[in-house]
Amino acid sequence: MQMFTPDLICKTLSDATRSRIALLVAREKELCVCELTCALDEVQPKISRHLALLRESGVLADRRQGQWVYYRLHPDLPEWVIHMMHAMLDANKEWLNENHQRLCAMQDRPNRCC
Amino acid sequence: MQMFTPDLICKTLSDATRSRIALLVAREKELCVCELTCALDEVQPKISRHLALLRESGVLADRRQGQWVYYRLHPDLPEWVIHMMHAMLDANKEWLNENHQRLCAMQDRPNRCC
DNA sequence: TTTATATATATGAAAAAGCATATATTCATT
DNA sequence: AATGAATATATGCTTTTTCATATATATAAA
Repeated sequence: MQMFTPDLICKTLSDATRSRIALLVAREKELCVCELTCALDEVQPKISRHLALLRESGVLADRRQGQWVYYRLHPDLPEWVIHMMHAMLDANKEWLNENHQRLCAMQDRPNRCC
Repeated sequence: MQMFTPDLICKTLSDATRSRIALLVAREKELCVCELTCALDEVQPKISRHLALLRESGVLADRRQGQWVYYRLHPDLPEWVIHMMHAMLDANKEWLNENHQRLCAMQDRPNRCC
């Protein structure tokens, strides 16, 4: 897509699954699909579908490393969007808490060695 | 409603009509329905509908004064939402320009005398 | 072949637009 | 004051579009 207007950015984050994913990624810098699937406690195709939407909207960027695909905030994201996401993150730690806990408790997380 | 989670706030602003209204209101402090109808160059029932949604979601508050109904940012809005909206506003002046112009050019705007 | 991830398709639900109409307020007239 | 017209705003209702989920299947790497 690549049109970072307020309505489009908001639309991208207007679903709980997507906003949780985006904020977790903002917090952790980089997460793979299986980590997000675990953190959100959802089936993988559902996570994958929302990741595709976040990717297509330009909010997240992905890279494959071996069998894992890692997602991070897209480097071309405008400053105000990054700023907004961190403000959301800071103000909504509580809301993300369960997801963050599950992520921390996850066994056998892949080693990032890039 | 009154649940100010990231996804719900974003959903409220996920439509161009609504995000334009919200940002114009954030910029001008208070605007009535006819001013917004003019600024957005849309039919009144459409604006009214989106205003109802913004009101029900807790983003805007309204007050009637005579024949006009004025909308403003809701005083109970969490700090991070207000902050986010002003960040959006600052970064998207260009995007709002046409609406702002039309508002400024509007004839016979009601006098706020409260 | 197993693990990780993506995509295709179908389906149901929500949301947006458009149009007509209803309500509320003001103002002019009687 | 009562009546009526004009203005401002809100709300039903219908149609169309968009979105989220589920299920099944495909691809890619180890």
